[in-house]
Amino acid sequence: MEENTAGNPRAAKEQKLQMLKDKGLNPYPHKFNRTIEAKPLQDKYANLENGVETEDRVAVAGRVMAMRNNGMFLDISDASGKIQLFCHKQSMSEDMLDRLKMIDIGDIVGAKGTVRRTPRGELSVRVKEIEILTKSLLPLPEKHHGLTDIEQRYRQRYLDLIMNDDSRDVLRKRSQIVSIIRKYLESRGGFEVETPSLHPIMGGASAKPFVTHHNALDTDFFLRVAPELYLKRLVVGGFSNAVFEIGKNFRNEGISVKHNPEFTMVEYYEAYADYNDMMDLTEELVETLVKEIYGGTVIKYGDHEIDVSRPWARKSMCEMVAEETQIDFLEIESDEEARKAAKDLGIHVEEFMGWGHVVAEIFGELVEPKLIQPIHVTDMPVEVSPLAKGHRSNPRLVERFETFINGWEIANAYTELNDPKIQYERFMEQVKASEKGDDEAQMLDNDYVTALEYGLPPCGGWGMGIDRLVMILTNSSNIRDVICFPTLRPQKGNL
RNA sequence: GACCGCGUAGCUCAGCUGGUAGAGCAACUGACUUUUAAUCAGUAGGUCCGGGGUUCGAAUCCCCGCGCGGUCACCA
Repeated sequence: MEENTAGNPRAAKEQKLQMLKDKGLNPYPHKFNRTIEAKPLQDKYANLENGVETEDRVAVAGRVMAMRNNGMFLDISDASGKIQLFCHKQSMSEDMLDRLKMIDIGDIVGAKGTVRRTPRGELSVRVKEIEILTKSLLPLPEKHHGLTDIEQRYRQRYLDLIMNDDSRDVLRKRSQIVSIIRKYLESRGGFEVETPSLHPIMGGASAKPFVTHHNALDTDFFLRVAPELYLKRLVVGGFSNAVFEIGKNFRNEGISVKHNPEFTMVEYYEAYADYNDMMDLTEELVETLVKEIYGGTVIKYGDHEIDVSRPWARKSMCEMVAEETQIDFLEIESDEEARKAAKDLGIHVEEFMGWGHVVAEIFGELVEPKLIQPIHVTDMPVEVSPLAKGHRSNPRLVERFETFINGWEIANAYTELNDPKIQYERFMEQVKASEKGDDEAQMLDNDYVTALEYGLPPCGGWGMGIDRLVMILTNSSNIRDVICFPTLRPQKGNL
């Protein structure tokens, strides 16, 4: 090469690209007919003995991950695995050997030849023909350490996936998990639906929203924080006994190892079910997931071993708070007393918080982090559950539960509130709370109340955060590892 | 948002109390045709995140800024 391309990997590759073109070879051909992938090939010849040559012809394709002995040995990798290409000069024409010189690590190549196992035991394709299917212009990260720069791994996820098997595995498992959830909910009779992401009224969860603007309507919309109110409208419509939606929610809150501003939820509503049925559902689904993916019922997360085999513990929130603090909040009547009790425990509470908020706060601070093994925490205070139906045996509580695994809430469900008058009152309480300073209180949704006035059948509703579930099921410590393209600060110069 | 840490070659990383910028991989030239983190000889590659300051002299010390990570707070 006349031009000095030393030290400039890109220039060297550009030069080879030009060489290809000069020889009339397309660096980006349209099609290559491969006959087998790497893993099936490895499996098929698992019993081929060392040093044995076959006459079996195959065509394989993949990205060149390594080259040894002046291009005689190439490791190529496809989605299924790796296979070695053996490019011996006695098996290849001058033309083909010439092409070999234009191949770099990182290129996508296709090769045709015969199957053999080397004397040292590596299954290989003895290459007769090879061609570049996609010329790569940028160098891959260092082969031994791979790509470790955390920021670059998320910004350039494709590079992370090329280099790191673990990253591929996590995202594949995520896909598998979503698929199993979908099949399970369908098997219960659920119809999958898609409800709006642009909401004129924020509802369905306590959260800070993103606001956007529609030009033609000249109206602000909230990106949805939860699909709940729309899904229940569909149950009112008798659309199906059960509906579910798998989709993104958006919350304008902090980013952390457990929080991404957009995250994936599955919500499910089933007519004629209650929250007890939803607990059964949660257990059955999670147990199914772990069995199908790992074959057993025990998974490892960090230092913990988590056993998801049924049945799971079920305990009421007040009972658990009482066990932890020796205070039975069910015996405390007034908001002031409750706040005082919290302060005595060293828990910070705001003035707008009533009895229910205080109980939930204490639970969150003192009990939640300890809930490593799967457990359903039941019967939350009305005040923190404006969409849940009052408890059949205690008017201060609702029929709601949250499921905890590894100290994280992974599911939240209730017997749905279907009394329109009570729902209206609850909304008004939310409006009041908002005026008192609760910036996460929900808004009044009159049309939703109207829907209830037409009649929502008795109904169980259930939601689960997919991202955190995937974290637990893949032993991932950062939510970004389970999201293909996590939210990052935009890069300057790339806007 | 607060605190702590980090930012050096395409990648992974050294660089001590301030004294000429280093290695491995990748690239390039060559040797080698049964290697697999191939090996061997050689070449080239740097805005040491940016700006200011201290100093005879700054990758190194100080200040400001930017970016990233971790912990905490809000939250699922």
